[in-house]
Amino acid sequence: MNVDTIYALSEFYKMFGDVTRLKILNALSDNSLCVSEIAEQLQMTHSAISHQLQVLRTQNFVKYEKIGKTVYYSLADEHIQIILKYGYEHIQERGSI
Amino acid sequence: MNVDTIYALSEFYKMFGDVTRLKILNALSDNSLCVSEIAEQLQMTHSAISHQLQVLRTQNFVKYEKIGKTVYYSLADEHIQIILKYGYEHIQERGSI
DNA sequence: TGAATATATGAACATATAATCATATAATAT
DNA sequence: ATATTATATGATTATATGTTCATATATTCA
Repeated sequence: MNVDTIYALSEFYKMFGDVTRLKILNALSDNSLCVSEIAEQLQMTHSAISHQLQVLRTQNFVKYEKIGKTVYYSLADEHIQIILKYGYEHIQERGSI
Repeated sequence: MNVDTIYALSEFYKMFGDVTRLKILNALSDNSLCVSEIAEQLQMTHSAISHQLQVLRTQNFVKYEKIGKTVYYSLADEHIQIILKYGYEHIQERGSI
């Protein structure tokens, strides 16, 4: 693996390495949701959610569609869910909880 | 997913979210290596490597065996490699590089 | 048009994290 | 026993990251 790949990989995995982002990804794994819905679900400010959604957009973890004044976010592709599921299984097996 | 799981998952993925740790994991994917070998391979101080190995130990990413005064580290299990490989493929497909 | 609503974003602040430096521990060799 | 080598670790420092606060933008509605 070359250096650029390593850097890209670390940026990629970093997305999963924050509780707020994981909660967002988890919330989006079922439905697409707008910023307000996510904020309410996570009990956090719109601003905090919006900032994290921007981070997730930068890494192409989420896609979005603007309808009127609300923006609906959803997971960019099934890889995200697969990786989440894999990590989840790993945690379960380990009994790290 | 409950809150504890989310926290454990974020801690788990955090391990992959740092360039130094990724390099260490990558280096260990072939062989087991001692601290000095890793340090030399990554061109970093023993101390920095040792600190990161401790972090990786905490999350059970690596196992180690002490022979004489040298400590040989290796990946704890094949999950680590699988997740690394999966992320790598994701990056490649995306053409994020 | 002006007010209200939804989201985005820049700056500031607080916290977390990684590397360094100094030192400690442990094993070996002289 | 003392010196050397390999690793570990605590404290400090520098940087990165996440949240908040204030404000901007965009869309809808009265």
